[in-house]
Amino acid sequence: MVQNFYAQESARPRAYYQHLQAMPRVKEFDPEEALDRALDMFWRRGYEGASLRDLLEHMEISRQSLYDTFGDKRSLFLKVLARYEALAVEGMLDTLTRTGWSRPIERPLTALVAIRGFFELFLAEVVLDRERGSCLMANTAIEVGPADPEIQAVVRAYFGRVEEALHAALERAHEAGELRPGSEPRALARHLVNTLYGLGIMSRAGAGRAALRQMIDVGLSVLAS
Amino acid sequence: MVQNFYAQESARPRAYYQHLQAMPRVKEFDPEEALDRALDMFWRRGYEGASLRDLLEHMEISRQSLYDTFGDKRSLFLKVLARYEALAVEGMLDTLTRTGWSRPIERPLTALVAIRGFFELFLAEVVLDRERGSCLMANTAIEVGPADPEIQAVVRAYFGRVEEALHAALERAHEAGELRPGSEPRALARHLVNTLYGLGIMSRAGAGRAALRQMIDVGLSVLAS
DNA sequence: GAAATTCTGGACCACCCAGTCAAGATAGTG
DNA sequence: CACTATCTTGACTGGGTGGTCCAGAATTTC
Repeated sequence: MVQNFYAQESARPRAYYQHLQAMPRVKEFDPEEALDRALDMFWRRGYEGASLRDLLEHMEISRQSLYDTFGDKRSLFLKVLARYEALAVEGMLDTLTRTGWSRPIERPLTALVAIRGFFELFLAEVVLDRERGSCLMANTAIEVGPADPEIQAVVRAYFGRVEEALHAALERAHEAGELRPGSEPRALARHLVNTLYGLGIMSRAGAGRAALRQMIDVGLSVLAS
Repeated sequence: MVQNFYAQESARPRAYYQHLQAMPRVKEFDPEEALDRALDMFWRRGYEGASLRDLLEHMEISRQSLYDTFGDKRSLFLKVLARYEALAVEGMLDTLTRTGWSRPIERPLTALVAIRGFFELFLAEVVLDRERGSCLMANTAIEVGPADPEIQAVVRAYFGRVEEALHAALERAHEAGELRPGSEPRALARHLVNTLYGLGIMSRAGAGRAALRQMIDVGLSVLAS
């Protein structure tokens, strides 16, 4: 999967050229970095809103380097979504599973504390960079909506993975007796996903840091026992 | 305000023509209905996504009837947003202030019950018509984002009014002793707004009716005493 | 050196966009 | 009837869109 991720040409293993008398010129730009720059552009302006010119300018590659490497705009966007999912899910699992002892302050990181830290992190990112507005997947869910089933499936899968990550953390909290008695981790996980992505909209709608924190506080108050 | 809402020409009172020897032909389409159809189009496809052709086709008026009556695309969109705000806020206040006695089932409608009914109504609409995806204002908040300050201000004001409506209902519930002791209606109102618009995204992201109802249940569970 | 491949840059395409204009039909008044 | 203003229809403009193609320079091997 990894070797077919970019265009066919650049995915050819070195051995492919062994029967030739000459080696081709190698790629000069880093496809991953270019993809990250495209990600940033799509994040800020949306799929339709990011024009080819915008993308090329921001990715700092030439027109057919893009077409050679990533295919057309839609393929590029799908690759961007895949990369976003990989990065975001990795980051989420990273903060959500960080239990044990925190070194600087020396106190136990329970699953509940990890969840709160997760929301704090989200808050910091969202407030810091309002232009991008929460989450590329949420933006995409609203922008392309039901018009493109394939993209919608990607978005759907992503939200499923987010719910699963939160659900796993809640299950751990549940087993440790941190949750209110009678809690259902599945329902709570869905509630947290809802709260999380509500925050993105509220931020874009102009809510300030204090208001967002209030929302997090109330939203998480259903967990504590 | 009402008489200047549409274009100047059609806002002229009948007396304006009295010095003329002839009366002009009257408008054949209903501007309000046309506006509602434009609203539907923008709701489904977004501002950029709804092309002039789409709008004209759906509004069933000619090209310059549109330009004569509503101005350019952006003006039309602003009028649509104003109409949406009027309709939505009216409807919200309608269901949120419906306290007293419900006739068919003969039981007291407390503020809390009214709030729950409000969310149920939202759920029904969202599930029924997933294409439009929750709320035009939420869609707009994400799509145009910080690119257009004027539109952003409209969106911001709208969310403020929603929060106020919920806050008023929560204040009434608070005075009636329906809320959990120590509750802050302001924080709860913000939480409810967050929950509400989160539902819109979750719906577009593929959440089913059952999952959405779970989110509502958990989200509202912070209110009950 | 030759060969192979990528790079850059610009030219080009057909298409869609929002917006404008003109012409003629239509309807309401006197 | 004449007059007025709106209606509908269609053509048109200027510009942006995604996408393709080509020529020449650059780079890496044999």
